[in-house]
Amino acid sequence: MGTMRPQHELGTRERIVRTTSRLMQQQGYEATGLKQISQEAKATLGSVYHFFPGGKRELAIEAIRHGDREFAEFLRAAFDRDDDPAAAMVACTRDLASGLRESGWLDGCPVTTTALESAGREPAIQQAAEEAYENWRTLVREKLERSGFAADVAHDLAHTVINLLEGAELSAQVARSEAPLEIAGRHLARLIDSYR
Amino acid sequence: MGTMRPQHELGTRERIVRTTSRLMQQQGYEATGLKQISQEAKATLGSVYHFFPGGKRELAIEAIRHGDREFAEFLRAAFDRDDDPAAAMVACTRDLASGLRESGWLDGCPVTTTALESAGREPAIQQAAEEAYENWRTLVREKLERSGFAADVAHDLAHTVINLLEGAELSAQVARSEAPLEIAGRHLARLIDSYR
DNA sequence: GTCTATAAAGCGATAGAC
DNA sequence: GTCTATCGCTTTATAGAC
Repeated sequence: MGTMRPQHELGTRERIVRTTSRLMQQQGYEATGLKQISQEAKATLGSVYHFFPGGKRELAIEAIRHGDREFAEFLRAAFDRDDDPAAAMVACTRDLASGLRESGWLDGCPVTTTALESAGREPAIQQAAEEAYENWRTLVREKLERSGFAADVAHDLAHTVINLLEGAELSAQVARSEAPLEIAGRHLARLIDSYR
Repeated sequence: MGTMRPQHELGTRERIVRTTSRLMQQQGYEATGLKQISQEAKATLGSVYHFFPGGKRELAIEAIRHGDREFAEFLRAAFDRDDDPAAAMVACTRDLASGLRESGWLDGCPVTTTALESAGREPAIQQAAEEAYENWRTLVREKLERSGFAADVAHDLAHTVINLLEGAELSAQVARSEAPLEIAGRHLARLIDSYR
């Protein structure tokens, strides 16, 4: 579980990764400069290149992996709280919506913006993003299989669960409204229940 | 309908807008420079600022509106071909998937990358993106209402249709696979049919 | 590991001739 | 409307002292 120590008690490397993840979540890859990262992480530019000699590209990959672990933990927690996968989906969308609103509609998916900016142009970053999506789909698929759904049904539902969460969160962020996520939760529950 | 004249027969202004739309679709807002736009549009930098004195921001808004009209036309055509909205959704996802593959997985949604990069930082661009999503939802909602669905059901389904198309296209682009869109088409048809 | 200085290149934007 | 030159600034990345 995340220890959630205050940022100034973390090691320099971890502080840089978390700051990069948050900045790329809010601004994307291209708009986030190494200078801003070093300033907000309270590290020097020399330290950034000391820990990440591959520069901005290597840093983006680590940031995406951090976001991957973060959202995976969010999914695991939701699945642990709710035995029923359909009910867990409704809870997920509710929590995503309130988190988004509480951040001033700034903190969307920590992976998607960078993934889209990198598609077709930064293969290593794109691959890290694809691994994140694949990890999240696996968590959903396993939850559905534990609940008795057939393997092929669970496989397809896992795709649609993650993809609709992505699309609804993006839509909620741009519209500054919780409605798209609330609706997505109800529709996901209905779709899952239709396979029982 | 789109006249699809070759680009060199278009006026300078239209050539700049279409080039910007394509470049921001593939690379996003931040990675697309005015120099690259002017070169690929076969216009000079002076012409770009002549037609768009607001600079890059104004150009991005026009590019998003162009993508808005483009995808709206795609949806209208699909709805005209298929009387049944569920069948139209399957056709939509199939066409989106093949178009994405044929572009070498480069041409995703012409609005989304720029929308995410601008969220919370470029209000005018974000608003143009929200207007595009709203237009697309309206087209879906009206199609469903014409097919006999109740207003509130059609309203919610329109959100989920657009949001799942967005999420599945993004997922297909990052994974370089048609599967997410194919699955999305089947699930959207099933969800729509569940309200009959 | 941390820090400063700086190189090399690119950016958005502007000026002004034609 | 088109074109070129250039300003002022920022960017990624590196060098080298400490």
